[in-house]
Amino acid sequence: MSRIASVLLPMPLPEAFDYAEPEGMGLQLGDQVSAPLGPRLLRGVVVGLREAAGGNRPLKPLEALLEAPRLPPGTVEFVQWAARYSVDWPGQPLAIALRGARAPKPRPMRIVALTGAQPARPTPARAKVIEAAAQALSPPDLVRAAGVGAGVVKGLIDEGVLAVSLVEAVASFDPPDPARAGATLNPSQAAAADGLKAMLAEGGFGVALLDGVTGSGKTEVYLEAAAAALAADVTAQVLILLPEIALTQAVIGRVAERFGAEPGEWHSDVPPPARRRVWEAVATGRCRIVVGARSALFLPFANLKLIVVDEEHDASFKQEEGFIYHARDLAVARGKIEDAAIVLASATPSLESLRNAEQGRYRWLRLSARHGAAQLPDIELIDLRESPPDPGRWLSPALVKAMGETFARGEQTLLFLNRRGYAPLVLCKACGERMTAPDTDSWLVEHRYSGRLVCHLTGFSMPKPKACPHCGAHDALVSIGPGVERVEEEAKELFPQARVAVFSSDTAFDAREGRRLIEAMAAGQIDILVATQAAAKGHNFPDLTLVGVVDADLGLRGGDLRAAERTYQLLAQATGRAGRRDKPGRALLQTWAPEHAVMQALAAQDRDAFVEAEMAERELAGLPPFGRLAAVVVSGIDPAQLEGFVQLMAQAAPNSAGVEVYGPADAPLGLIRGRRRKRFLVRADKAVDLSAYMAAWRARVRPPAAIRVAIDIDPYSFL
DNA sequence: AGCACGCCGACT
DNA sequence: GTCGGCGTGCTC
Repeated sequence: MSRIASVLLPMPLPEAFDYAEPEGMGLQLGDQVSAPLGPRLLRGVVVGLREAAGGNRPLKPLEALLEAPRLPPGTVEFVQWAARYSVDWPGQPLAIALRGARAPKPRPMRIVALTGAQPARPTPARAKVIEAAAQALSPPDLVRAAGVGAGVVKGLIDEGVLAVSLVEAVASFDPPDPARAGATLNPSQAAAADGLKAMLAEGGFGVALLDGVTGSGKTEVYLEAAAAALAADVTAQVLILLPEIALTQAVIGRVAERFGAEPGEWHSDVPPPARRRVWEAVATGRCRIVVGARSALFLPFANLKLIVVDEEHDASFKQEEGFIYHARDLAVARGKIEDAAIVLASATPSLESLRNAEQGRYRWLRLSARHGAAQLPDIELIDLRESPPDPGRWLSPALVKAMGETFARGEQTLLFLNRRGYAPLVLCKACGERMTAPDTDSWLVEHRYSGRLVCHLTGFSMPKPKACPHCGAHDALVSIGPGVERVEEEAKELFPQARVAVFSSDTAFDAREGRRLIEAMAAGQIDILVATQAAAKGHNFPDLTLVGVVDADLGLRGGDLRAAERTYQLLAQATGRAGRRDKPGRALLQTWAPEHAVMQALAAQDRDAFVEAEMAERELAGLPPFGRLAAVVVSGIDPAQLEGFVQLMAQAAPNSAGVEVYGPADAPLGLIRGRRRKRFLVRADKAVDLSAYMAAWRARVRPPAAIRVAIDIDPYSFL
């Protein structure tokens, strides 16, 4: 009796494809196989096995069973669940899950070993090498171990005393030792750690919100939870998710220190061979701790017991391109599938998580005391209507005065502005033309460092033209609004003796350069740092005593559902930077709307007041966390065809209780890369299965090939 | 995603 | 007459 294997392929196909299992292949669920698709062979995963019933259409046989770790059942289930939740093809999340399996193998390592032959001319240096060569080392390592010149080893190899051989690089991950001494916890930390350990001791799925102000020591607390999980089960695995690659190094260091073993590192900057090594070690259970960015959630964990989502409020957890998902939400789902515990950690938890904690669905562990008794900074609002900057300037007299005093004391200032580049808009004062990217409505941002105009949406860039491309007028292009580069210029003019630097993804585009700037700031080699949000997280600057937020209103504009929340979080993080040790810090927020509830709550340092006000507004409108949202972006080249299809879609929207469909409207950026975009917004009651609704809607229409339909469940960006 | 199949313009 | 443009559709 022969069998049929259902195989999921990492392709945008609607379902798993059936293949005949060749005689004697002995397939099991989760096996990686090579499957023919049209003229090609693809790596796929077996997700179903059944006996062949007679009379079916002939199926192609599978090409081969691949020699690679099997995907554990939880990973297969998670991939399928994620596709259904996100209303996308299962091949999309599968492609993410197989990213490490498809990476090239690490190159074999060169190892030198003694052959037994004696050197013709024994020397002291040669004796040291022969002694050190008792261990299997690579040639450079042997040189280092013996403390001799490279020529000595080379000479012994040439003479035949040492032989070089190639060995497969094994995925060796030292087992973590949870019994090593952890950090000394203060009473508040100890109570929170006990709460997490109690959840782990109960076993199974559970979620805890670890809620503590900046500097309260959340990392030490969740590392104790990790220790408890690792100690309870010698095969248990722990995943620590971070919102940004830049933060992984610091946490890897903390993990290595706590457990005496390097964790696996997983994010897009990890080179493919290293990725393959981590992937296989995770699948086989040899790697027990992973520190990574959101895609680490799709790793093939053999026995996942704990997921920590650090900075859980961070919008970077939302993947906006390709397969659209929110890593925090999917982490909770994966925890449910794997029967694992989840810890969500933040100084400014998302309203979604706070609501779950308030309702008792999550354990709520609050860390109160600040570690090391640092004081919270004073927060003051600067009313820009009363104390406006000079024309063409962005720093108000009140902020400049505070910066001067800080500099005079030899202390540091951090200026925040969440806008990259020099100016967000360049326009022609002769004809009023705004510089935009070709086929796009978005403004070109001026970058003075590179002398170019850059589209932050499409990546398009061009040299700044001498004359207006529209009317040809010379010297008529003016830069409108501030970016970090422009604020840096202003700070340098105001304080010529000060050391001023900029931190943004343009100036610190790789992790090393970013770390160098952060270290320089920490060492007091920078007096004034102008930064985008990138520097707001996880760093410790002891001499920083003044934080200035150049445009605190930035996030409050523009009708974005989460704007107030984001502003609040950014400001709480940013002001949390000031005065970390014994020096009192100050935070000055420049605002045009000091009476706004967010500004008032911030100035009063009253998180509960902010949360209460914002929750009330959301509840009234039925918005998250009291309701659910989905967005549909429909794009096409031909405006008439797009308009026709969008009308068809509007009519096809299923009528369902507790669901409202708004649109079609022009998407906020109506034109990107030559494609016109229209958008629907769907609001649903909490109890509605929004994924099912969206899937049903999509199934009712068949878009022409030239039209693309993208569904975004729980959208964050409204662009 | 590839890759083939299919109907309309400028060429050896 | 044909080579080839990329719009449309299929892959178990």
